[in-house]
Amino acid sequence: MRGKPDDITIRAWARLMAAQHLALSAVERALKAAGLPPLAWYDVLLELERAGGAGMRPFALERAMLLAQYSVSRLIDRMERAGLVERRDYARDGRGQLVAITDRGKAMRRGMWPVYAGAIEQAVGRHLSAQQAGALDELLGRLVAGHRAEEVE
Amino acid sequence: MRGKPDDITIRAWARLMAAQHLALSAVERALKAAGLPPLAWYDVLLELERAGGAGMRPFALERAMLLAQYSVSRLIDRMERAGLVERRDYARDGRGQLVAITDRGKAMRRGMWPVYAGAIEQAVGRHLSAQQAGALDELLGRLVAGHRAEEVE
DNA sequence: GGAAATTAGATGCATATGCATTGATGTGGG
DNA sequence: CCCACATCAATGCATATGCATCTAATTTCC
Repeated sequence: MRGKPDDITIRAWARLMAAQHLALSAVERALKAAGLPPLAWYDVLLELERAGGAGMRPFALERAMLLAQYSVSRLIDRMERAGLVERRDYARDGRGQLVAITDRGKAMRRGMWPVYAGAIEQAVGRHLSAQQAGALDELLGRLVAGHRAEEVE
Repeated sequence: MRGKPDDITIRAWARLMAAQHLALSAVERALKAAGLPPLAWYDVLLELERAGGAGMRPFALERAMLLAQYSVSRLIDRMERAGLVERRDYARDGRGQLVAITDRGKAMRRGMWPVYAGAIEQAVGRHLSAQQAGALDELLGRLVAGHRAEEVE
């Protein structure tokens, strides 16, 4: 049987929800205000740029970004329409495909970064010392790691 | 000009997004698996129960839950249709209204709690000592407080 | 080698969200 | 008193999301 969380855990949970919500909406707002696409697009562009010229399989993107399959499928749709990524056939598996970043996509990612970075600094950096950021990272890392462990179960 | 975040800040940001996403989806999944409504409904029910019999103004709910106005309006719609809350006229201001929890709503909140609590324990409590939960709460509190401060600006 | 099961990705349909606007009421200044 | 303006809440419309299902290709296992 599952145990019950104690008060401090509940408070930490509530703060986790609130802090992320506030931080994320601040960043999304900043991007929108600058006439840029949503944050998810940045993440895709970054993944694809890291993946190199060959591109990346959609299902890999799915795992990297913690998104649902249909969600990735449609995200790629939109980004392809915007000319930021392109789909290519994947020779070694007829079902599959490769998604690659275009030059426009690279330019977009570069253009988004200053705004994104500034917003992160405002939402997070500004409020924490390096020590504190490190501690936060470490604590959140435990939660993330815990989930990864349960995935296997 | 806004400064740039350092690496550790960026890592903390990324972890904040990931940890919250994982924790929230785990909780939503647990509720759904138990045939219960989404988490937002719980939050509304809790707020309303705290507000007492008189109920609460929608705009107050809006601020308490960090939701958009139209979002609250529709949330109340759905919950009213489900018989968990009711809208009443607010005599002192003809534009306004009061939203109050019904008995069914109270029962629903009570029924949701064990599942919710169990899921919080699994998603957060399980992975942190009380000390760590406290530290996490404190660090996240800084971020939340920071946002509140900027709201005024 | 071939039927059954699995995997990759797309999509129809219902529901939810965001944005802008509306309608209705309330408030403040001249 | 009345007009301009602010506030509360709802809603039309476009877009996004979730769920279930579908098609196509691949793998498994007999």
